Amino acid sequence: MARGSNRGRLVDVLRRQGPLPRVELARSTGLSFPAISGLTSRLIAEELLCETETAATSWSDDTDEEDADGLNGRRRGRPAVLLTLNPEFGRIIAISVRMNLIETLIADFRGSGLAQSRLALPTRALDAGALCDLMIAQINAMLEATATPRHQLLGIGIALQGMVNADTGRTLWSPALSITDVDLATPTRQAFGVEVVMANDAVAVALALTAAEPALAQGLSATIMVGHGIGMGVVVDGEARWGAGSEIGHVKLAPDGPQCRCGQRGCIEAYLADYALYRDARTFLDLPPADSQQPSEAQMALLRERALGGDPRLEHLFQQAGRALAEAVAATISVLRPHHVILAGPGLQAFDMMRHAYEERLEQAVLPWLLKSTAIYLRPSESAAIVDGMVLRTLRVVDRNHMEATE
Amino acid sequence: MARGSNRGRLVDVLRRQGPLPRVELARSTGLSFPAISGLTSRLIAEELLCETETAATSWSDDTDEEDADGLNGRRRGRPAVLLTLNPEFGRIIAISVRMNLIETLIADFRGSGLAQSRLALPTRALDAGALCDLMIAQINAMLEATATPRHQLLGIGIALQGMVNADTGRTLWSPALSITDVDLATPTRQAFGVEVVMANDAVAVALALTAAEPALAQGLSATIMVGHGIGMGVVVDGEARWGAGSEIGHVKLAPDGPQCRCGQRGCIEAYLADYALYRDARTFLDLPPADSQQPSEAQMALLRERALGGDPRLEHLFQQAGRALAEAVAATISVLRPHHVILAGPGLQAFDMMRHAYEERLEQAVLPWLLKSTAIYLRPSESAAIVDGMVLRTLRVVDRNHMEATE
DNA sequence: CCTATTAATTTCATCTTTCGAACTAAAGGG
DNA sequence: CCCTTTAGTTCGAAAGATGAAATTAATAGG
Repeated sequence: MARGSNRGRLVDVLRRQGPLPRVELARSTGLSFPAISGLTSRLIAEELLCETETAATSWSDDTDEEDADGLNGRRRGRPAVLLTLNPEFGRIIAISVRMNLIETLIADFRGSGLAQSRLALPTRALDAGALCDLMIAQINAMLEATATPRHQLLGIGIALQGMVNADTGRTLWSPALSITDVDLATPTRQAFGVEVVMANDAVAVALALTAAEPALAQGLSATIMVGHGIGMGVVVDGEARWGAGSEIGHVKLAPDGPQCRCGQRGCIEAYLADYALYRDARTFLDLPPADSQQPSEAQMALLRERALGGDPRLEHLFQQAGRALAEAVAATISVLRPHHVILAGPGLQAFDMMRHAYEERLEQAVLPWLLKSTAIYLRPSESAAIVDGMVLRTLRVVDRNHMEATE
Repeated sequence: MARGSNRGRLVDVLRRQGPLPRVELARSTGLSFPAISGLTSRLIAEELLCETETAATSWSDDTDEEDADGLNGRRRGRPAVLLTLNPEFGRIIAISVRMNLIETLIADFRGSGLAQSRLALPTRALDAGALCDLMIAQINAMLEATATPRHQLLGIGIALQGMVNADTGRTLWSPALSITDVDLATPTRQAFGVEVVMANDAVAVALALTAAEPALAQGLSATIMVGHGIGMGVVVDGEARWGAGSEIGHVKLAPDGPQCRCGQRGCIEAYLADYALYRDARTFLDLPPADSQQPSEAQMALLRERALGGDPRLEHLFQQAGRALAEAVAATISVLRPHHVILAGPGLQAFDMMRHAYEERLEQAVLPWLLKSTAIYLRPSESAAIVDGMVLRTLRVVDRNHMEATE
């Protein structure tokens, strides 16, 4: 019962570090060769792992590690056999629910996407039942499209723009929905009989981005997502600590600042989120009205274009947004002291217009030595990062459950 | 190499949950009876554990756990034999370095204090060498006072008011010292040949307070310490995550606010720390000058007394401090979403004078549902909490090292 | 083409840890 | 006194990990 956790560690190493030969697995896990040999052969028999065909070449390409080892395509001795998670072991579905859009992705056990769909519809018009039915229909459509039998489905992940209770998994509030405090996981779990994982969308993006760059997967990284709202996800050593994400968008900058969606005033979000920028711009510019308080991507693009045109009022608006972003980064650094801060999301497409005020304020707002010891990255990631990250998170949970079940 | 971690888990359970019978250890660790039996008998042979004499009575007293079990002093069957960490296994020294005070505590392996000393001296006049010499002298004095032979000393913990680099253990800056970026751990480690653990003082207090109440040891708790400066320590499931603590005291409330010690303006600390309150009060009140920018406890008591006298300018000052405290709590809750927030430190002795503004601002500054789901505790702990917490942290490290060494 | 060299992986005997089942120990209750 | 209850131990058996040595598969060099 309390032993055999090495299987799990082995799978975890493979999950993080991609295809590896057994030698490398022994090094990474600290286990002996015979132990690795035994474990892998059993995992291969279970069809959880498989050996990849083209071995040495792809390894020396992928691995740009410490010492000059894989310089030449082939070294002297017996070539290593690369092991990977068997993509055929099962499949995972990730769903991203956000303003007027439900995105679904089906991925294999290795995390590669097989098919996806984007369903645009007025999400705020849905009640809890309708939303669940819609998600179930989307999942079924994905299963059908990829000819996936029901028993191959291992888990479902739902990334939600909004606030999720970390302990219960309940959805507390979402700008994309008119319903509050609902349990979206349980109906889905009952419909398919598999694990359903809930997470905040910023957490999902944080996972996708940190997994994409090995440097970011080490230490504490905070990913601030700027878009319809302002979210943050914390990843420690490649693992999402709090599935619930952080509400940094609702840190207050001024007690009597602009109105925020949350009902309070002066939140960072009320300066920086796209709905706030668009709303404020419309008070002095002729712009088409936004659908249900939410400007579309095209509308935001139009706004940026106008700002580039040199309207001083718009420039001022984006400078204020830059200051708000700096405050968000400052609060994150001061409270968390992360090794890495990643700025992500569609809102960063306007970063050049915010940059000056952002940099100026950041220097005032963070202790210089603390700022110096924090690396800040700009990753204006595409929207698929949400479902990608959610696939990763769901796979981790599925891995863990499977290891516990098999003991 | 990769096995035998169960010894460690067993010791950890005993460290957290005090004296327990073997049955309970089996339940807590998930191991079988024979496994526990074997492990404990070996640990007893190593003198790391010991059986306590008075068994059943003290257990049913200490354990107010789930179901009605230990209601009556003695139950039916064979009485349980309680196991504890053997206090004689070795000793630990914890040192707290803060403004004009070096406090030292020597504790046994169970964490009970045996002797302590408080050395008042102008710490800012010390250079790195003098400080290390002083600490070494204090340690030697403690060893002598308790007749502790050198080989009995297992570890040393140094809690420092100020900023510590989590990765290297170097002291970056401390208000108590005029030196910056020094390594205090290595000279001490070399002098005694044992592990030296560095931590921020707020982290130490956080550990002491969360260990004292079982409810706080679960989930994520953030301890905000208000005193000479504003610090914060994060404890996750009873374990200090970042030894370095958080710099929440330097989150900015106003770009052109009052001058802070750190060189910047408008930090939370510049409104709330006792040096800031005293400094501002002296601009309109006749108060004795503070030693090296640091008011003494007596001076702060005098300040509070005057404020109670009804001076409206002083009242206003404390109300502003209350608002700053609310902003600190708000930022902590928004960024971390902790289960518990603990307010601690000598600065809270004036909490009643801050309360009104604090509560008012807190409601404006945090999302109502988030505030509702966070428990906030007031713990104006005495100064000994720093060394107490540092003993706990050092013991954890010593435990872990010992388990790895013994394998 | 053959053989030495190199490196990855497996085989084998051994050791440690853990577990299930049966057993002993110490109390209370009838 | 014997039964019941609860705590803890003893004893093979089984699982899991290890080091040393063997095996395998490739390259380099003659």
